[in-house]
Amino acid sequence: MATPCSSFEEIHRAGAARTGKLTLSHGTLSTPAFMPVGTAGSVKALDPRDIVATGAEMVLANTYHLWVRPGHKQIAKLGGLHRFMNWDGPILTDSGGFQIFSLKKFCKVTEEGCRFRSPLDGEWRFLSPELAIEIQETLGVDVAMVLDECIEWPADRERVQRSTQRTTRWLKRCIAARQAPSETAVFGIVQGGFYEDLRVEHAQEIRELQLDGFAIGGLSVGEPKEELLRMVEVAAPHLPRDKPRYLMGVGYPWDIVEAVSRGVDLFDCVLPTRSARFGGLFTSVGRINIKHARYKDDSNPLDPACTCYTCRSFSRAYLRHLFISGEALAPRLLTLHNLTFYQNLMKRLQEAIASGPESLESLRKEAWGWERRFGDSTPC
RNA sequence: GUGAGUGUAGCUCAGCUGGCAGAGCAUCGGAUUGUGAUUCCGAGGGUCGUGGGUUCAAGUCCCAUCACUCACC
Repeated sequence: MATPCSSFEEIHRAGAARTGKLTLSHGTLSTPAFMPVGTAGSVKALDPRDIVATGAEMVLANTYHLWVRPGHKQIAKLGGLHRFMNWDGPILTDSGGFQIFSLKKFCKVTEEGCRFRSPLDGEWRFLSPELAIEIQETLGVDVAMVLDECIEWPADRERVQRSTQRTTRWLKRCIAARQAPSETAVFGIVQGGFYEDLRVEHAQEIRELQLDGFAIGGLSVGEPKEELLRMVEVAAPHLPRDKPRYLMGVGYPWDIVEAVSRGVDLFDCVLPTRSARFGGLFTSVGRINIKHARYKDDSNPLDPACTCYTCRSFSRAYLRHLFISGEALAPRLLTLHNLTFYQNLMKRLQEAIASGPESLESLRKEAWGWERRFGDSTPC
């Protein structure tokens, strides 16, 4: 049963893929959609006008980071996260579950929750499922994620089972902790490691709970490439059709195309933003590293098929110069391009799905060609 | 002209009482999947100014020479 703050409507289908409309407190977006990552309340190197220009309709921020600094109460005092970062559209916050994985060295998980040693002041801070929800509701975000434990790969079956069961208990505590009337929807997260039966079991178990959407988590943690799509393929069919499906932290453009083909609606990933800051660009002609000397005299745009401000205005040679010189303009222009590439991909996916399975199939083939290393391999 | 100092990787420099030539930056390549990320990993690159000498062994000690820098005439 959905709360009034969130609704999802499926519009077109092509095989397992689908387009839809997701309505949240701060607006409606078309799916499949990609959310740029703005961990600390900022999509690194961009301002909100830039984010809008890329075509993004929704952004992701992080509970853990905003809790540690500047603090959710401080943000609430300043009018909530939307006003604080001057973003009018929907915001989803990750719960801090991924930090249990990525900050493993600095935290200790118990049944009660997770103790983190803050890198800022060395203080221990305790994040419980209840607090994770409280923080996200205090921030006033559109979608809160339940606190889960993101498990490392590889992990033995017993460890995965124990962890996933605890994630379920935490999930129920998150639901119980919700404020009755709230502008914040809550999404659950499917875990289960890389065991197909555990994935299915967990999906079936939590689909019965009162949640506004369902995420597939615990993927892209170092596993072999094929494993990711295998788990998506296994879990997605067991999630309700009338709720959005969100694949957390994924991924490369070709991963997204494949996941959409398997029924996923929502994505986020640091790759386009981080990669841009390190000089790596996604283009219609493949991946480009702007540092390479081969672009020194290249007066062509980054991506001849792209209409973003960066590609309309500057040459590869200039962008390389900016990057090599450490100019602040470089990360901005490159991030602008990568996010535009991702948003255009989502638009094309929506159009392809609306046109039917053959269009989607041809887009899948094209996407595999963008990755040089895997350009010759057959899509799974 | 006199005195002193400095010459080692593209650049800035380490290299102790002799023991297989080093770092940072730069260059080149790779990684990055719910951001601890302006990050991480790797590679190429030097006849140690030049010529002699001492020594089993010299970037290192000695002599000569060249270049540059500074100070004083």
